[in-house]
Amino acid sequence: MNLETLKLYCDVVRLRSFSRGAAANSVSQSAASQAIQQLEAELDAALLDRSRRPLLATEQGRAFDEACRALLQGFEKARADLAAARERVEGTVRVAAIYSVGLHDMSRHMQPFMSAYPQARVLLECLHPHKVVEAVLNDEADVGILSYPAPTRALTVLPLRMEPMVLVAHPAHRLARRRSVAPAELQGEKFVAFDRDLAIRKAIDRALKQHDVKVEVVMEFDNVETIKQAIGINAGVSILPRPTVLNESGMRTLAVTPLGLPGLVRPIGIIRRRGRRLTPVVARFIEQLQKPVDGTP
Amino acid sequence: MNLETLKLYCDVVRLRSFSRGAAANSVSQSAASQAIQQLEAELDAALLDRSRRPLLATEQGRAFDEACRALLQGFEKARADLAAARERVEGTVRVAAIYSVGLHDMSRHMQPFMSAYPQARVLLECLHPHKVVEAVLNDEADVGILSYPAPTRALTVLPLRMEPMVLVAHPAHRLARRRSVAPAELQGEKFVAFDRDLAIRKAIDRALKQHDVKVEVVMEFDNVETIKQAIGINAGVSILPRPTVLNESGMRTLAVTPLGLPGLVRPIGIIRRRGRRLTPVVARFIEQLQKPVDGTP
DNA sequence: ATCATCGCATTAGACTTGCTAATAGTGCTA
DNA sequence: TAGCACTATTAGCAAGTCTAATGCGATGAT
Repeated sequence: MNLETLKLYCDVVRLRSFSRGAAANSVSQSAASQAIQQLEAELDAALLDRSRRPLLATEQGRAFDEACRALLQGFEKARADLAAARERVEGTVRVAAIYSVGLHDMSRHMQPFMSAYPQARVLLECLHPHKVVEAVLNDEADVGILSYPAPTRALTVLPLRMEPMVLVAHPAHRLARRRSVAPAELQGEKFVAFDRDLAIRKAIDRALKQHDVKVEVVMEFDNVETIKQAIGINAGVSILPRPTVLNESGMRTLAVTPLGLPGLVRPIGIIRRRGRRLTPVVARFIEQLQKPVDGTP
Repeated sequence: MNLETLKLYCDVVRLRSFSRGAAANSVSQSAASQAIQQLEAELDAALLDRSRRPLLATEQGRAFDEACRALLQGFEKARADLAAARERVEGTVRVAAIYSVGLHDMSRHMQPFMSAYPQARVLLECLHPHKVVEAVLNDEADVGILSYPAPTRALTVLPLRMEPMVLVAHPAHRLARRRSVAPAELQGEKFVAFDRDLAIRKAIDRALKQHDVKVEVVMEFDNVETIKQAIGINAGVSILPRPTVLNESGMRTLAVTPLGLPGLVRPIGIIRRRGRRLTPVVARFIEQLQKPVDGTP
């Protein structure tokens, strides 16, 4: 039972002729005759009264004709919706990023991207690191941006940049005026740390341990913003990626000091589902992310 | 684009598996795979995400799936309506009859028919003779019943019976008490006649002329009932088919007398569209009409 | 990390379907 | 009643569709 046959039937009824209906569907009169005989056989119904000229649909035939028109219209609508959806999705990039990258960095990339590709649509969602991975795995995001990206069977990683880590303290803190601070000077310092299950916490702990430095962890948070607030009330110092405190550094609301730990960096990377073909728009977006941006040396 | 493929697609989406979808449609997994690849190619859309197990419909795929379900449901409804209509029509006989037969005769046939076939439906319409022919030609009636039926290219005739014609007069008329009347006795009589374009009028005129009888036509009508009313006010006498005056004869409201005109009869017949196959119910109905009925010798 | 397993894609060949062209049959009209 | 216009039928051919066998990739357990 195919839709072309139904369309043919509707045309034959509408045009009151096999010949004209066949012509309207670019097939021979014979094909039309056979197709509709088969249709009638499958439905076990006499749809057309051929004993009168011009031919006429029977009562059942008229009812079926109306139903067919509705059906064909519905199918065309579905097809059109599909085409519309394709256009929309092709021009869309869904980005999942961790808070600290999304808030500070993405806006700088998005502006030139949007002006370069005005027809494109970027959906940016800021999530916890674990949720970023999940979003990419579940195909809710085309790309994910996060720190300490790890490739797995299902995910590929494109390294984006290394963010140097710096000491962040309240402007009134004793280490605030220093041009640089050695790791050993943090010994016994009150420290606002990341949650223990985050990769950045493990990296910082490892670096401090290498220099035999022990700090006094007074608070633990899962994101940069809250840590900065804690430092703002002088609850302790912390070690954070420099780009995340650029604003506060410029406004002198927080003191930022280089640390003698050259190996301590936060790697930022892009993750994507393995084996996913890149749509053009997603490819351009990734290119944009890999360009250096003014103000981020 | 055929409906089986759409159903297959819906099943694959529903069961989240090509193999199970194929099984549900009694085809091989290979056929399912090929059919849906072709479907995607025709629609130029990625409906399924095969890179994850179990497979999942894409966003577009889900939308199309819903549309397909609606479509398939609509088609099944149309098919069901068709089957229902067939059942209903198969049990229906549409009868068009002239007044004089329909009113007096049909009810006697319909009662035994209805009790023999309780599931059948009889639609009786009483019309002018010309309209009866028209109704059968236009497929508005399955059978037509009328007098002086004439076969044409489009119509076949089944003779039903011959109705003897009798003299009908007001009970007070001078010929009312007679046991029989000879044609010659009608010479110069006031006469209530049928319209000139009716076959029965021509038959009566011909019979009278054969016996060199001339009557004085005082009124002309196109149906028996009106003629009987005219006789009822003693406007004149008339010659009518005996069955049409059975009631009045019994009730003595009109006087009915045999005429010495054995050749003067009104033939009643059934007409049908030539080449129309008989549905069982129509065949049974015609059989019923051909049976003699009590009270109609 | 590696391998076994499950499930989809692909291929080739048999089969079925659907089409065209030619011809026969039928309703309509002058 | 003859001719015309249209549909049904038939045979042969091209194309599509199916199955069985095999290849390939994802998933999960050891």
